[in-house]
Amino acid sequence: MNGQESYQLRELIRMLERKLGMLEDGEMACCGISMAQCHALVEIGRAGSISLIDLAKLLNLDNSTMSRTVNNLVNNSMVERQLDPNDRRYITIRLTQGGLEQYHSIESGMGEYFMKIYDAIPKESRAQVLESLQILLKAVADSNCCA
Amino acid sequence: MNGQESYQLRELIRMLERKLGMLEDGEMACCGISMAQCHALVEIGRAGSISLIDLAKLLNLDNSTMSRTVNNLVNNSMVERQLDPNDRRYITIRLTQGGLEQYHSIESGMGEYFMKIYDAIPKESRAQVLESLQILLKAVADSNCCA
DNA sequence: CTTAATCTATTGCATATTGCAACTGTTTTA
DNA sequence: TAAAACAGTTGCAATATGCAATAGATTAAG
Repeated sequence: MNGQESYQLRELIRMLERKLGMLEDGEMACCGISMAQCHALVEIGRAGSISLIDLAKLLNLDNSTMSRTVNNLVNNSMVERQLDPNDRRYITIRLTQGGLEQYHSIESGMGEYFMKIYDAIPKESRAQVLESLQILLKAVADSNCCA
Repeated sequence: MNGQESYQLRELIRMLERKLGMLEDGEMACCGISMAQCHALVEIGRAGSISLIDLAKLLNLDNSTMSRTVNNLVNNSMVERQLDPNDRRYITIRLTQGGLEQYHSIESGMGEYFMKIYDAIPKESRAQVLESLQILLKAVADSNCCA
């Protein structure tokens, strides 16, 4: 019934994904660290401190994979592990000074980039675009799960 | 100047990416073939036939990576390589019967999924959302390249 | 209170993906 | 006709990934 228009929706999202994917590999490509590490770095930075398991959930990765990625970040002196004194099963992952700087640099790079995109949207359309994304996001969330 | 709102844009896109990413790993996860293969399969299906280099450009991958992915698809009997008789440097990549079926199944699965999303958008907002995506896409494209 | 169950995190293993650089064979150009 | 350019493939090394098994810590059960 809505085949025509939903196809259009699909294509638009597809192209958007592709364009934004380019971004990942290109411009923003994380100064010396891998993409996996970069994603982790940002999440750790945003969280302030976080356990391995929560980080893995956040990034949708296996715990073992996450553990190794954190290892790499530790080797790059970007983050440090601490034992959680309250429950010694947990570790607390936190950015080092260097990691913090890297994190800020990524955030500000991303910020600039999205500022540029935002400025490229005609003034009179900006509110509409933001609202639409919210609507779309909700629609995706609502139809996300379970057949 | 637009820091506030562009940040909102960034967060919305971020969440959208995440939600759609889940989709990739979840529901639609390509019946037995890898994500890389799935993307390639769809592009080949859409193109009808295509050379390796064009396919690599389309998917933003290194030629060698593309070559190997095509290899995998060939091993899975999804696509076949032919020498281009006009210029024997080129190969022509084409879906096999099985590949075609897989392709149709993916397309229809995706179609259904996006239909569901589309239906979840309030009727009176649908046109706006589509239009907004176009605007956003253009903005991304315009600010994509070169500082 | 002590054993069993549960939980976080890490490691061994096996496999897959990726890009660069070197190479083969083909076509175009000088 | 020799050299340059091009499409595609392969060797290589780095990285990522998930599953299963394990160690150590905490909680629940008997």
